[in-house]
Amino acid sequence: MPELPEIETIRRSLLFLEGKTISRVEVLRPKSVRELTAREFASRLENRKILTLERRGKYLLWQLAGRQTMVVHLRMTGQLLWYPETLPVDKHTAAIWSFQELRGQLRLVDIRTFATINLVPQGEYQSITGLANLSPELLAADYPAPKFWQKLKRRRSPLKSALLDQRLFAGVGNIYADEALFRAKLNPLASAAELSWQDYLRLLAAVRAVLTEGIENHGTTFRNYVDGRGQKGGFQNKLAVYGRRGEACHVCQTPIQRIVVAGRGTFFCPRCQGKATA
DNA sequence: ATCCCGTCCTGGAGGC
DNA sequence: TGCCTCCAGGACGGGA
Repeated sequence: MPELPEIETIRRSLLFLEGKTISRVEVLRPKSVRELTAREFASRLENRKILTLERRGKYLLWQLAGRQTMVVHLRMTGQLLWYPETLPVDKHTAAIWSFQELRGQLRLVDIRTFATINLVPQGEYQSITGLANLSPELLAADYPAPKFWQKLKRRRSPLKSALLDQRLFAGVGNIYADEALFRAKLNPLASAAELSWQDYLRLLAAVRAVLTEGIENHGTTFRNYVDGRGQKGGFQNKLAVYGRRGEACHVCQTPIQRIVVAGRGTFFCPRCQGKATA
């Protein structure tokens, strides 16, 4: 499940495509391309130069010549991978991009087929609801913390649910949400509405810390995540709670618990993070 | 405005 | 060994 650190790692691993010109696009799974037909998508991309590869939350934004943006979201199992063109095409491949200057191909491979691709005029993201409503970048120095504390306080849902809301915490997903709550010593079921300014600052610092460390460790490979060159991440070895049900908390040795919050598996230390009361 | 739930989808795990 | 069921979950849309 790629989250912000994994998407950022993929972005960095594919920066060599900046300045290259797309020569050919093959869409093997038309449903992955939103708004446009496969044919129209391909024809609009062919002979178009990639200027920059950017990231917003969990979205990859390919800024193209002619003020066009190709927006890719990998959802659960999507992989953007650079392959030798001679390698047989995996049956889960949704799209293939070839380039004028390079041997090899960029392929979107996606077992569960949730990944999406949009091609829109630069800056016109209204049709991509999630991107249009995304919070500012959490790692940006000017993230408006007081404004988002106010937003958080209007919610009656548990903290864990709020952390997964991309309108509040762009790029946070299930793994980093649990890790951040552990570091901030906050219970996943605690009410977002009752979070003090001090608690919120501690949570924000913890979110930023886990995202930054996730990037430094090239992401978390829990299932099938790899970067654009096929490299696995390293942060799975540093997880404090996620996936550690029944194992000892690194701080107090209490067994880590797993509960379900907002339909998501949620791991926490019942001692370090307080009692799990609804 | 917020919240909860169903939906999309396939592979892997666990049960018998 | 093999079949069946269940689960994983990011984000969106609909209904409360």
